[in-house]
Amino acid sequence: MADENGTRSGKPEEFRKELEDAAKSKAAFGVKAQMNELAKRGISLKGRLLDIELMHYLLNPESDHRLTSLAQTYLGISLDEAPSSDLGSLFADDGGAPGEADHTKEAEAIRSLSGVLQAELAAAGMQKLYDEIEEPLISVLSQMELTGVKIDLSSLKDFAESLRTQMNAREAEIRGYAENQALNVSSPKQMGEVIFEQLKLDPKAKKPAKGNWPTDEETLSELSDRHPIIDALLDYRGLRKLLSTYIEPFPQYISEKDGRVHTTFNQALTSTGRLSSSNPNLQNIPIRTEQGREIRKAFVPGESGWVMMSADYSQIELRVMAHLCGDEHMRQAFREGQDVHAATAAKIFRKPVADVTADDRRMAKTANFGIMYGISSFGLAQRLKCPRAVAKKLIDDYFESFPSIRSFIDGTLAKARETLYTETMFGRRRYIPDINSHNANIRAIAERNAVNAPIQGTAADIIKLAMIRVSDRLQKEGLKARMVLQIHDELLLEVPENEIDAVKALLVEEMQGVMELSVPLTVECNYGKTWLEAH
DNA sequence: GTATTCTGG
DNA sequence: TTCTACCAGAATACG
Repeated sequence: MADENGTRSGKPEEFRKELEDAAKSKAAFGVKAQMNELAKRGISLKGRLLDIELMHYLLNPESDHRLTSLAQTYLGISLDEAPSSDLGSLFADDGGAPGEADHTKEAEAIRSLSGVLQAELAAAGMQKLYDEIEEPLISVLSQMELTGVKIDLSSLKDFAESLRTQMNAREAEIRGYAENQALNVSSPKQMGEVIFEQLKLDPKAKKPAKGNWPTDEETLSELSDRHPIIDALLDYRGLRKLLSTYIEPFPQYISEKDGRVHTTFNQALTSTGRLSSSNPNLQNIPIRTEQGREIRKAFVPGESGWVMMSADYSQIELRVMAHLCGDEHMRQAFREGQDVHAATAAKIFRKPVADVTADDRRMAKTANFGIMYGISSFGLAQRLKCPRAVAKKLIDDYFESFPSIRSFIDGTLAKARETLYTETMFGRRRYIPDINSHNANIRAIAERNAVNAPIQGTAADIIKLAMIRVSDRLQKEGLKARMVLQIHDELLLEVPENEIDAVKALLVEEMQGVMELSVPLTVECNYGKTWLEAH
Protein backbone atom coordinates (compact mmCIF):
# COMPACT_ATOMS: atom_id res chain seq x y z
CA MET A 1 0.00 0.00 0.00
CA ALA A 2 0.92 3.56 -0.45
CA ASP A 3 2.14 5.26 2.64
CA GLU A 4 0.06 7.95 4.25
CA ASN A 5 1.69 10.65 2.22
CA GLY A 6 1.07 8.91 -1.06
CA THR A 7 4.03 7.87 -3.09
CA ARG A 8 3.27 9.55 -6.36
CA SER A 9 1.63 12.79 -5.45
CA GLY A 10 2.64 15.15 -2.75
CA LYS A 11 -0.72 15.02 -1.02
CA PRO A 12 -2.96 12.08 -0.20
CA GLU A 13 -5.98 13.89 -1.61
CA GLU A 14 -4.33 14.25 -5.00
CA PHE A 15 -3.34 10.61 -4.93
CA ARG A 16 -6.93 9.62 -4.19
CA LYS A 17 -8.16 11.74 -7.07
CA GLU A 18 -5.84 10.01 -9.50
CA LEU A 19 -6.83 6.57 -8.24
CA GLU A 20 -10.49 7.43 -8.69
CA ASP A 21 -9.99 9.06 -12.07
CA ALA A 22 -11.63 6.80 -14.62
CA ALA A 23 -9.63 8.40 -17.42
CA LYS A 24 -6.32 7.19 -15.95
CA SER A 25 -5.17 3.63 -16.63
CA LYS A 26 -3.71 1.73 -13.71
CA ALA A 27 -1.03 -0.90 -14.20
CA ALA A 28 -0.17 -3.21 -11.34
CA PHE A 29 0.68 -6.73 -10.32
CA GLY A 30 -2.35 -8.34 -8.70
CA VAL A 31 -4.85 -5.51 -8.93
CA LYS A 32 -7.62 -7.18 -6.93
CA ALA A 33 -5.66 -7.28 -3.68
CA GLN A 34 -4.74 -3.60 -4.06
CA MET A 35 -8.29 -2.70 -4.98
CA ASN A 36 -9.46 -4.41 -1.78
CA GLU A 37 -6.99 -2.46 0.34
CA LEU A 38 -8.01 0.81 -1.27
CA ALA A 39 -11.70 0.05 -0.82
CA LYS A 40 -11.12 -0.52 2.89
CA ARG A 41 -9.77 3.03 3.01
CA GLY A 42 -12.75 4.39 1.14
CA ILE A 43 -10.98 4.74 -2.18
CA SER A 44 -12.65 3.37 -5.29
CA LEU A 45 -10.11 2.35 -7.91
CA LYS A 46 -11.36 3.33 -11.37
CA GLY A 47 -10.13 3.36 -14.94
CA ARG A 48 -8.59 0.61 -17.03
CA LEU A 49 -6.93 -2.06 -14.94
CA LEU A 50 -3.79 -3.46 -16.53
CA ASP A 51 -2.98 -6.38 -14.30
CA ILE A 52 0.23 -7.92 -15.53
CA GLU A 53 -0.23 -11.05 -13.45
CA LEU A 54 -3.64 -11.62 -14.99
CA MET A 55 -2.43 -10.82 -18.49
CA HIS A 56 0.41 -13.27 -18.16
CA TYR A 57 -1.97 -15.87 -16.74
CA LEU A 58 -3.92 -15.66 -19.99
CA LEU A 59 -0.77 -15.90 -22.08
CA ASN A 60 0.26 -19.07 -20.28
CA PRO A 61 -1.85 -20.18 -17.34
CA GLU A 62 0.55 -22.83 -16.10
CA SER A 63 3.74 -20.81 -16.05
CA ASP A 64 5.27 -18.74 -13.30
CA HIS A 65 3.73 -15.27 -13.07
CA ARG A 66 6.06 -13.72 -10.49
CA LEU A 67 6.99 -10.16 -11.23
CA THR A 68 10.71 -10.91 -11.09
CA SER A 69 10.30 -13.70 -13.66
CA LEU A 70 8.25 -11.52 -16.00
CA ALA A 71 10.75 -8.66 -15.77
CA GLN A 72 13.57 -11.07 -16.54
CA THR A 73 11.79 -12.80 -19.42
CA TYR A 74 10.19 -9.84 -21.18
CA LEU A 75 12.46 -6.94 -20.22
CA GLY A 76 15.72 -8.69 -19.47
CA ILE A 77 16.09 -6.91 -16.16
CA SER A 78 16.59 -8.21 -12.62
CA LEU A 79 14.31 -7.04 -9.84
CA ASP A 80 14.79 -7.69 -6.15
CA GLU A 81 12.76 -10.47 -4.63
CA ALA A 82 9.98 -9.59 -2.18
CA PRO A 83 8.49 -6.81 -4.26
CA SER A 84 6.90 -3.97 -2.40
CA SER A 85 3.16 -3.64 -2.66
CA ASP A 86 3.60 0.03 -3.32
CA LEU A 87 0.74 1.63 -5.12
CA GLY A 88 3.23 3.91 -6.87
CA SER A 89 3.15 1.28 -9.56
CA LEU A 90 -0.46 1.93 -10.34
CA PHE A 91 -0.01 4.66 -12.87
CA ALA A 92 0.46 3.55 -16.41
CA ASP A 93 -0.19 6.49 -18.59
CA ASP A 94 2.25 9.25 -17.81
CA GLY A 95 5.46 10.23 -16.15
CA GLY A 96 3.84 10.62 -12.77
CA ALA A 97 2.91 13.61 -10.72
CA PRO A 98 4.69 16.90 -11.37
CA GLY A 99 8.00 17.13 -9.62
CA GLU A 100 8.05 13.43 -8.87
CA ALA A 101 11.33 11.95 -10.03
CA ASP A 102 12.05 8.79 -8.07
CA HIS A 103 10.01 6.14 -9.77
CA THR A 104 11.00 2.84 -8.42
CA LYS A 105 12.62 0.35 -10.74
CA GLU A 106 9.69 -1.94 -10.01
CA ALA A 107 7.08 0.58 -11.07
CA GLU A 108 8.95 1.17 -14.30
CA ALA A 109 9.06 -2.55 -14.93
CA ILE A 110 5.34 -2.87 -14.35
CA ARG A 111 4.64 0.00 -16.69
CA SER A 112 6.79 -1.52 -19.42
CA LEU A 113 5.39 -4.98 -18.90
CA SER A 114 1.81 -3.79 -19.21
CA GLY A 115 2.59 -2.59 -22.73
CA VAL A 116 4.55 -5.66 -23.73
CA LEU A 117 1.99 -8.10 -22.38
CA GLN A 118 -0.91 -6.26 -24.00
CA ALA A 119 0.84 -6.61 -27.33
CA GLU A 120 1.40 -10.30 -26.66
CA LEU A 121 -2.27 -10.73 -25.81
CA ALA A 122 -3.32 -9.04 -29.03
CA ALA A 123 -0.93 -11.21 -31.03
CA ALA A 124 -2.43 -14.33 -29.45
CA GLY A 125 -5.99 -13.17 -30.10
CA MET A 126 -6.77 -12.80 -26.40
CA GLN A 127 -7.24 -9.04 -26.09
CA LYS A 128 -11.01 -9.39 -25.93
CA LEU A 129 -10.73 -12.15 -23.38
CA TYR A 130 -8.78 -9.78 -21.15
CA ASP A 131 -10.80 -6.65 -21.88
CA GLU A 132 -14.24 -8.20 -21.73
CA ILE A 133 -13.89 -11.00 -19.21
CA GLU A 134 -10.86 -10.97 -16.93
CA GLU A 135 -10.48 -7.22 -16.44
CA PRO A 136 -14.13 -6.47 -15.61
CA LEU A 137 -14.18 -9.57 -13.41
CA ILE A 138 -11.51 -8.08 -11.13
CA SER A 139 -13.87 -5.60 -9.52
CA VAL A 140 -16.72 -8.12 -9.37
CA LEU A 141 -14.50 -10.51 -7.41
CA SER A 142 -13.15 -7.68 -5.28
CA GLN A 143 -16.67 -6.78 -4.27
CA MET A 144 -17.53 -10.40 -3.51
CA GLU A 145 -14.43 -10.78 -1.35
CA LEU A 146 -15.13 -7.57 0.52
CA THR A 147 -18.77 -8.49 1.02
CA GLY A 148 -18.00 -11.96 2.37
CA VAL A 149 -20.66 -14.37 3.54
CA LYS A 150 -22.23 -14.84 6.93
CA ILE A 151 -21.61 -18.14 8.65
CA ASP A 152 -23.75 -18.65 11.73
CA LEU A 153 -21.42 -20.48 14.07
CA SER A 154 -23.91 -20.67 16.90
CA SER A 155 -26.10 -22.86 14.71
CA LEU A 156 -23.18 -25.29 14.38
CA LYS A 157 -22.39 -25.58 18.10
CA ASP A 158 -24.71 -28.43 19.01
CA PHE A 159 -23.95 -30.19 15.76
CA ALA A 160 -20.21 -29.97 16.42
CA GLU A 161 -20.69 -31.37 19.91
CA SER A 162 -22.62 -34.29 18.52
CA LEU A 163 -19.93 -34.96 15.93
CA ARG A 164 -17.22 -34.93 18.60
CA THR A 165 -19.11 -37.44 20.70
CA GLN A 166 -19.62 -39.73 17.72
CA MET A 167 -16.00 -39.37 16.66
CA ASN A 168 -14.64 -40.20 20.12
CA ALA A 169 -16.87 -43.26 20.28
CA ARG A 170 -15.61 -44.45 16.92
CA GLU A 171 -12.02 -43.88 17.91
CA ALA A 172 -12.44 -45.93 21.08
CA GLU A 173 -14.17 -48.66 19.11
CA ILE A 174 -11.33 -48.85 16.59
CA ARG A 175 -8.65 -48.97 19.31
CA GLY A 176 -10.63 -51.78 20.92
CA TYR A 177 -10.73 -53.84 17.73
CA ALA A 178 -7.02 -53.28 17.23
CA GLU A 179 -6.34 -54.03 20.91
CA ASN A 180 -4.02 -51.05 20.92
CA GLN A 181 -4.90 -48.05 23.06
CA ALA A 182 -1.96 -46.05 21.66
CA LEU A 183 -3.08 -46.45 18.05
CA ASN A 184 -3.27 -43.21 16.08
CA VAL A 185 -6.51 -43.74 14.21
CA SER A 186 -5.72 -40.75 12.00
CA SER A 187 -2.55 -42.32 10.68
CA PRO A 188 -3.13 -44.10 7.35
CA LYS A 189 0.19 -45.87 7.87
CA GLN A 190 -0.79 -47.30 11.26
CA MET A 191 -4.33 -48.19 10.17
CA GLY A 192 -3.01 -49.90 7.06
CA GLU A 193 -0.80 -52.10 9.22
CA VAL A 194 -3.68 -52.97 11.54
CA ILE A 195 -6.02 -53.84 8.67
CA PHE A 196 -3.66 -55.71 6.38
CA GLU A 197 -0.99 -57.14 8.72
CA GLN A 198 -2.56 -57.56 12.15
CA LEU A 199 -6.14 -58.42 11.20
CA LYS A 200 -5.21 -59.69 7.71
CA LEU A 201 -8.56 -58.60 6.31
CA ASP A 202 -7.42 -59.04 2.74
CA PRO A 203 -5.13 -62.09 2.55
CA LYS A 204 -4.71 -61.60 -1.18
CA ALA A 205 -3.37 -58.07 -0.80
CA LYS A 206 0.35 -57.77 -1.30
CA LYS A 207 2.41 -55.26 0.58
CA PRO A 208 3.27 -52.40 -1.74
CA ALA A 209 6.92 -52.32 -2.77
CA LYS A 210 7.25 -48.85 -1.42
CA GLY A 211 5.03 -46.63 0.65
CA ASN A 212 2.10 -47.64 2.79
CA TRP A 213 -0.90 -49.91 2.47
CA PRO A 214 -3.67 -48.04 0.67
CA THR A 215 -6.50 -47.21 3.04
CA ASP A 216 -8.59 -44.86 0.91
CA GLU A 217 -12.36 -45.18 0.96
CA GLU A 218 -12.57 -47.14 -2.27
CA THR A 219 -10.13 -49.77 -1.01
CA LEU A 220 -11.66 -50.02 2.44
CA SER A 221 -15.28 -50.24 1.38
CA GLU A 222 -14.43 -53.47 -0.45
CA LEU A 223 -13.50 -54.94 2.93
CA SER A 224 -16.40 -53.66 4.96
CA ASP A 225 -18.01 -57.10 5.18
CA ARG A 226 -14.92 -58.58 6.76
CA HIS A 227 -14.71 -56.67 10.00
CA PRO A 228 -16.58 -53.85 11.77
CA ILE A 229 -13.34 -51.87 12.07
CA ILE A 230 -13.72 -50.83 8.42
CA ASP A 231 -17.02 -49.01 8.76
CA ALA A 232 -15.87 -47.58 12.07
CA LEU A 233 -12.79 -46.11 10.41
CA LEU A 234 -14.68 -44.69 7.43
CA ASP A 235 -17.18 -43.18 9.81
CA TYR A 236 -14.42 -41.78 12.00
CA ARG A 237 -12.76 -40.15 9.02
CA GLY A 238 -15.98 -38.58 7.79
CA LEU A 239 -16.68 -37.08 11.20
CA ARG A 240 -13.13 -35.87 11.60
CA LYS A 241 -13.14 -34.26 8.16
CA LEU A 242 -16.26 -32.28 8.93
CA LEU A 243 -14.92 -31.08 12.25
CA SER A 244 -11.34 -30.32 11.33
CA THR A 245 -11.95 -28.83 7.89
CA TYR A 246 -15.43 -27.34 7.89
CA ILE A 247 -16.23 -26.42 11.48
CA GLU A 248 -13.22 -25.87 13.72
CA PRO A 249 -11.26 -23.52 11.40
CA PHE A 250 -14.14 -21.13 10.71
CA PRO A 251 -13.98 -19.01 13.88
CA GLN A 252 -10.50 -17.85 12.82
CA TYR A 253 -11.84 -16.71 9.46
CA ILE A 254 -14.65 -14.61 10.86
CA SER A 255 -13.82 -10.95 10.52
CA GLU A 256 -14.02 -8.88 13.68
CA LYS A 257 -15.20 -5.94 11.62
CA ASP A 258 -18.33 -7.42 10.08
CA GLY A 259 -18.66 -10.93 11.48
CA ARG A 260 -18.45 -12.45 8.02
CA VAL A 261 -16.07 -14.83 6.23
CA HIS A 262 -14.06 -13.38 3.35
CA THR A 263 -12.56 -15.97 1.01
CA THR A 264 -9.99 -15.13 -1.65
CA PHE A 265 -10.93 -15.94 -5.23
CA ASN A 266 -7.78 -16.81 -7.14
CA GLN A 267 -8.21 -15.49 -10.65
CA ALA A 268 -4.78 -16.37 -12.03
CA LEU A 269 -4.25 -19.93 -10.89
CA THR A 270 -5.96 -22.85 -12.59
CA SER A 271 -4.85 -24.45 -15.85
CA THR A 272 -8.27 -24.26 -17.46
CA GLY A 273 -9.56 -20.80 -16.54
CA ARG A 274 -11.63 -21.71 -13.54
CA LEU A 275 -11.45 -19.70 -10.36
CA SER A 276 -10.28 -21.26 -7.14
CA SER A 277 -11.10 -20.24 -3.59
CA SER A 278 -8.81 -20.27 -0.57
CA ASN A 279 -8.43 -19.19 3.06
CA PRO A 280 -10.97 -20.63 3.45
CA ASN A 281 -11.96 -22.61 0.39
CA LEU A 282 -15.71 -22.01 0.08
CA GLN A 283 -15.98 -23.97 -3.17
CA ASN A 284 -15.89 -27.39 -1.53
CA ILE A 285 -18.43 -27.12 1.26
CA PRO A 286 -20.03 -30.59 1.70
CA ILE A 287 -23.38 -31.48 0.17
CA ARG A 288 -23.36 -35.20 -0.63
CA THR A 289 -23.89 -36.68 2.82
CA GLU A 290 -26.62 -35.94 5.31
CA GLN A 291 -24.26 -34.73 8.00
CA GLY A 292 -22.20 -32.80 5.50
CA ARG A 293 -25.26 -30.88 4.37
CA GLU A 294 -25.70 -29.59 7.91
CA ILE A 295 -22.72 -27.32 7.28
CA ARG A 296 -24.60 -25.51 4.51
CA LYS A 297 -27.33 -24.62 6.96
CA ALA A 298 -24.85 -22.27 8.62
CA PHE A 299 -24.45 -20.16 5.46
CA VAL A 300 -27.12 -17.53 5.98
CA PRO A 301 -28.03 -13.99 4.94
CA GLY A 302 -26.35 -11.23 6.88
CA GLU A 303 -29.54 -9.31 7.54
CA SER A 304 -32.98 -10.36 8.70
CA GLY A 305 -35.59 -10.28 6.00
CA TRP A 306 -33.08 -11.48 3.42
CA VAL A 307 -32.72 -14.89 1.78
CA MET A 308 -29.95 -16.95 0.23
CA MET A 309 -30.48 -17.49 -3.51
CA SER A 310 -28.63 -20.00 -5.65
CA ALA A 311 -28.59 -20.17 -9.44
CA ASP A 312 -26.78 -22.98 -11.16
CA TYR A 313 -26.18 -24.03 -14.74
CA SER A 314 -27.60 -27.46 -15.43
CA GLN A 315 -25.07 -29.85 -17.03
CA ILE A 316 -23.04 -26.98 -18.37
CA GLU A 317 -19.97 -28.96 -19.39
CA LEU A 318 -21.95 -31.62 -21.22
CA ARG A 319 -23.88 -28.90 -23.05
CA VAL A 320 -20.64 -27.22 -24.00
CA MET A 321 -19.35 -30.52 -25.35
CA ALA A 322 -22.59 -31.07 -27.30
CA HIS A 323 -22.19 -27.60 -28.77
CA LEU A 324 -18.49 -27.92 -29.56
CA CYS A 325 -18.84 -31.24 -31.33
CA GLY A 326 -22.20 -30.41 -32.88
CA ASP A 327 -23.62 -33.85 -32.24
CA GLU A 328 -27.20 -33.78 -33.44
CA HIS A 329 -28.53 -36.49 -31.12
CA MET A 330 -27.05 -34.98 -28.01
CA ARG A 331 -28.15 -31.50 -29.05
CA GLN A 332 -31.66 -32.73 -29.64
CA ALA A 333 -31.76 -34.36 -26.21
CA PHE A 334 -30.87 -31.07 -24.60
CA ARG A 335 -33.22 -29.02 -26.77
CA GLU A 336 -36.11 -31.27 -25.87
CA GLY A 337 -35.25 -31.12 -22.20
CA GLN A 338 -34.64 -34.85 -21.99
CA ASP A 339 -32.62 -36.62 -19.32
CA VAL A 340 -29.37 -36.58 -21.29
CA HIS A 341 -27.77 -39.53 -19.53
CA ALA A 342 -30.87 -41.65 -20.17
CA ALA A 343 -30.90 -40.49 -23.79
CA THR A 344 -27.22 -41.42 -24.07
CA ALA A 345 -28.01 -44.86 -22.63
CA ALA A 346 -30.85 -45.37 -25.10
CA LYS A 347 -28.54 -44.54 -27.96
CA ILE A 348 -25.55 -46.66 -27.00
CA PHE A 349 -27.61 -49.65 -25.84
CA ARG A 350 -29.94 -49.31 -28.83
CA LYS A 351 -33.21 -49.38 -26.92
CA PRO A 352 -36.14 -47.00 -26.32
CA VAL A 353 -35.66 -44.52 -23.50
CA ALA A 354 -38.57 -46.16 -21.69
CA ASP A 355 -36.56 -49.37 -21.44
CA VAL A 356 -33.45 -47.73 -20.02
CA THR A 357 -32.73 -49.15 -16.57
CA ALA A 358 -31.14 -47.31 -13.67
CA ASP A 359 -27.99 -49.29 -14.31
CA ASP A 360 -27.97 -48.40 -18.03
CA ARG A 361 -28.27 -44.77 -17.07
CA ARG A 362 -25.51 -44.98 -14.49
CA MET A 363 -23.15 -46.49 -17.05
CA ALA A 364 -24.04 -43.90 -19.66
CA LYS A 365 -23.53 -41.10 -17.14
CA THR A 366 -20.11 -42.46 -16.23
CA ALA A 367 -19.29 -42.72 -19.92
CA ASN A 368 -20.41 -39.14 -20.59
CA PHE A 369 -18.16 -37.80 -17.87
CA GLY A 370 -15.40 -40.14 -18.92
CA ILE A 371 -15.46 -38.87 -22.47
CA MET A 372 -15.09 -35.29 -21.27
CA TYR A 373 -12.13 -36.30 -19.16
CA GLY A 374 -10.43 -38.26 -21.95
CA ILE A 375 -11.20 -41.75 -20.76
CA SER A 376 -9.40 -45.05 -21.31
CA SER A 377 -11.11 -48.43 -21.29
CA PHE A 378 -9.11 -49.33 -18.20
CA GLY A 379 -10.27 -46.20 -16.38
CA LEU A 380 -13.90 -46.76 -17.31
CA ALA A 381 -13.70 -50.42 -16.28
CA GLN A 382 -12.32 -49.42 -12.89
CA ARG A 383 -15.08 -46.91 -12.31
CA LEU A 384 -17.84 -49.17 -13.45
CA LYS A 385 -16.21 -52.15 -11.71
CA CYS A 386 -16.66 -54.17 -14.84
CA PRO A 387 -14.31 -56.21 -17.08
CA ARG A 388 -12.09 -54.17 -19.31
CA ALA A 389 -13.60 -55.78 -22.40
CA VAL A 390 -17.06 -54.61 -21.36
CA ALA A 391 -15.76 -51.08 -20.88
CA LYS A 392 -14.07 -51.16 -24.26
CA LYS A 393 -17.31 -52.26 -25.91
CA LEU A 394 -19.12 -49.44 -24.16
CA ILE A 395 -16.64 -46.88 -25.46
CA ASP A 396 -16.82 -48.32 -28.98
CA ASP A 397 -20.61 -48.21 -28.89
CA TYR A 398 -20.48 -44.70 -27.54
CA PHE A 399 -18.37 -43.41 -30.40
CA GLU A 400 -20.43 -45.33 -32.90
CA SER A 401 -23.56 -43.67 -31.49
CA PHE A 402 -21.94 -40.23 -31.34
CA PRO A 403 -19.49 -40.11 -34.22
CA SER A 404 -19.19 -36.33 -34.08
CA ILE A 405 -17.81 -36.57 -30.55
CA ARG A 406 -14.99 -38.71 -31.85
CA SER A 407 -14.41 -36.18 -34.63
CA PHE A 408 -14.31 -33.39 -32.07
CA ILE A 409 -11.74 -35.24 -29.99
CA ASP A 410 -9.65 -36.13 -33.04
CA GLY A 411 -9.81 -32.57 -34.32
CA THR A 412 -8.87 -31.12 -30.94
CA LEU A 413 -5.90 -33.47 -30.65
CA ALA A 414 -4.76 -32.79 -34.22
CA LYS A 415 -4.80 -29.07 -33.63
CA ALA A 416 -2.97 -29.44 -30.34
CA ARG A 417 -0.23 -31.52 -32.00
CA GLU A 418 0.17 -28.74 -34.52
CA THR A 419 -0.03 -25.64 -32.31
CA LEU A 420 0.85 -27.14 -28.89
CA TYR A 421 -2.20 -25.54 -27.34
CA THR A 422 -5.97 -25.88 -27.16
CA GLU A 423 -8.45 -23.06 -26.83
CA THR A 424 -11.90 -22.35 -25.49
CA MET A 425 -14.74 -20.73 -27.46
CA PHE A 426 -13.45 -17.41 -26.16
CA GLY A 427 -9.87 -18.05 -27.21
CA ARG A 428 -8.49 -18.90 -23.79
CA ARG A 429 -5.44 -21.10 -24.25
CA ARG A 430 -3.96 -24.01 -22.42
CA TYR A 431 -0.58 -25.13 -23.66
CA ILE A 432 -0.08 -28.86 -24.06
CA PRO A 433 3.69 -29.16 -24.51
CA ASP A 434 3.71 -32.95 -24.02
CA ILE A 435 1.17 -33.70 -26.74
CA ASN A 436 3.88 -35.17 -29.02
CA SER A 437 5.89 -36.83 -26.26
CA HIS A 438 7.48 -40.16 -27.12
CA ASN A 439 6.56 -41.39 -23.64
CA ALA A 440 3.12 -42.96 -24.02
CA ASN A 441 2.05 -42.22 -20.46
CA ILE A 442 3.04 -38.60 -20.60
CA ARG A 443 1.40 -38.27 -23.99
CA ALA A 444 -1.81 -39.87 -22.69
CA ILE A 445 -2.04 -37.36 -19.87
CA ALA A 446 -1.45 -34.54 -22.34
CA GLU A 447 -4.22 -35.85 -24.58
CA ARG A 448 -6.69 -35.99 -21.71
CA ASN A 449 -5.80 -32.42 -20.79
CA ALA A 450 -6.20 -31.33 -24.40
CA VAL A 451 -9.69 -32.79 -24.64
CA ASN A 452 -10.89 -31.53 -21.28
CA ALA A 453 -9.46 -27.99 -21.25
CA PRO A 454 -11.69 -26.50 -23.99
CA ILE A 455 -14.79 -27.95 -22.32
CA GLN A 456 -14.03 -27.03 -18.72
CA GLY A 457 -12.51 -23.73 -19.86
CA THR A 458 -15.47 -22.68 -22.00
CA ALA A 459 -17.81 -23.36 -19.07
CA ALA A 460 -15.53 -21.20 -16.91
CA ASP A 461 -15.63 -18.39 -19.49
CA ILE A 462 -19.41 -18.54 -19.61
CA ILE A 463 -19.98 -18.19 -15.88
CA LYS A 464 -17.37 -15.43 -15.61
CA LEU A 465 -19.22 -13.45 -18.26
CA ALA A 466 -22.48 -14.13 -16.46
CA MET A 467 -21.02 -12.79 -13.21
CA ILE A 468 -20.09 -9.53 -14.93
CA ARG A 469 -23.54 -9.16 -16.47
CA VAL A 470 -25.32 -10.01 -13.23
CA SER A 471 -23.19 -7.57 -11.29
CA ASP A 472 -23.87 -4.80 -13.84
CA ARG A 473 -27.59 -5.44 -13.77
CA LEU A 474 -27.78 -5.44 -9.97
CA GLN A 475 -26.03 -2.11 -9.93
CA LYS A 476 -27.97 -0.52 -12.79
CA GLU A 477 -31.29 -1.53 -11.29
CA GLY A 478 -30.31 -0.25 -7.88
CA LEU A 479 -30.88 -3.60 -6.21
CA LYS A 480 -29.36 -4.36 -2.81
CA ALA A 481 -28.88 -8.05 -3.58
CA ARG A 482 -25.25 -9.11 -3.81
CA MET A 483 -23.26 -12.01 -5.11
CA VAL A 484 -21.30 -13.77 -2.39
CA LEU A 485 -19.90 -16.98 -3.88
CA GLN A 486 -19.17 -18.66 -7.19
CA ILE A 487 -18.87 -22.44 -7.19
CA HIS A 488 -17.88 -23.22 -10.81
CA ASP A 489 -21.41 -23.63 -12.17
CA GLU A 490 -23.33 -21.90 -9.39
CA LEU A 491 -23.75 -18.36 -8.12
CA LEU A 492 -24.81 -17.75 -4.54
CA LEU A 493 -26.37 -14.43 -3.58
CA GLU A 494 -27.99 -12.84 -0.58
CA VAL A 495 -31.19 -11.06 -1.51
CA PRO A 496 -33.70 -8.86 0.35
CA GLU A 497 -37.15 -10.43 0.39
CA ASN A 498 -38.70 -7.64 -1.64
CA GLU A 499 -36.19 -8.22 -4.45
CA ILE A 500 -36.63 -11.98 -4.75
CA ASP A 501 -38.71 -11.98 -7.93
CA ALA A 502 -36.62 -9.33 -9.67
CA VAL A 503 -33.30 -10.96 -8.83
CA LYS A 504 -34.48 -14.41 -9.75
CA ALA A 505 -35.61 -13.20 -13.17
CA LEU A 506 -32.43 -11.22 -13.66
CA LEU A 507 -30.20 -14.20 -12.79
CA VAL A 508 -31.97 -16.59 -15.13
CA GLU A 509 -32.01 -14.06 -17.94
CA GLU A 510 -28.38 -13.04 -17.68
CA MET A 511 -26.95 -16.49 -17.02
CA GLN A 512 -28.93 -18.19 -19.78
CA GLY A 513 -28.40 -15.30 -22.15
CA VAL A 514 -24.63 -15.05 -21.84
CA MET A 515 -24.28 -16.47 -25.31
CA GLU A 516 -26.20 -18.47 -27.81
CA LEU A 517 -25.12 -22.08 -28.16
CA SER A 518 -26.68 -24.73 -30.35
CA VAL A 519 -28.15 -26.17 -27.15
CA PRO A 520 -30.01 -24.18 -24.53
CA LEU A 521 -28.11 -23.10 -21.42
CA THR A 522 -30.55 -23.72 -18.62
CA VAL A 523 -30.36 -22.28 -15.13
CA GLU A 524 -32.08 -23.47 -11.99
CA CYS A 525 -32.69 -20.88 -9.34
CA ASN A 526 -33.94 -21.37 -5.80
CA TYR A 527 -33.90 -19.51 -2.52
CA GLY A 528 -34.37 -20.13 1.18
CA LYS A 529 -33.26 -19.21 4.67
CA THR A 530 -29.93 -20.99 4.24
CA TRP A 531 -27.64 -22.12 1.44
CA LEU A 532 -28.95 -25.65 1.92
CA GLU A 533 -32.54 -24.53 1.40
CA ALA A 534 -31.56 -22.49 -1.63
CA HIS A 535 -30.07 -25.52 -3.34
C1' DG B 1 8.31 -30.75 1.92
C1' DT B 2 5.73 -34.89 0.27
C1' DA B 3 2.12 -38.30 0.58
C1' DT B 4 -2.46 -39.55 1.81
C1' DT B 5 -7.10 -38.67 2.28
C1' DC B 6 -11.34 -36.29 1.52
C1' DT B 7 -14.32 -32.26 0.19
C1' DG B 8 -16.42 -29.81 -4.08
C1' DG B 9 -17.47 -28.96 -9.40
C1' DT C 1 5.55 -52.90 -19.36
C1' DT C 2 2.94 -49.29 -16.92
C1' DC C 3 -0.67 -46.63 -15.96
C1' DT C 4 -5.04 -45.14 -16.12
C1' DA C 5 -10.66 -39.51 -16.07
C1' DC C 6 -10.54 -33.47 -15.64
C1' DC C 7 -9.97 -29.10 -12.26
C1' DA C 8 -9.14 -27.52 -7.43
C1' DG C 9 -7.76 -26.70 -1.40
C1' DA C 10 -7.06 -28.24 3.39
C1' DA C 11 -5.86 -31.16 7.26
C1' DT C 12 -2.88 -34.53 8.91
C1' DA C 13 1.02 -37.69 9.38
C1' DC C 14 5.64 -38.49 8.71
C1' DG C 15 10.49 -38.23 7.25
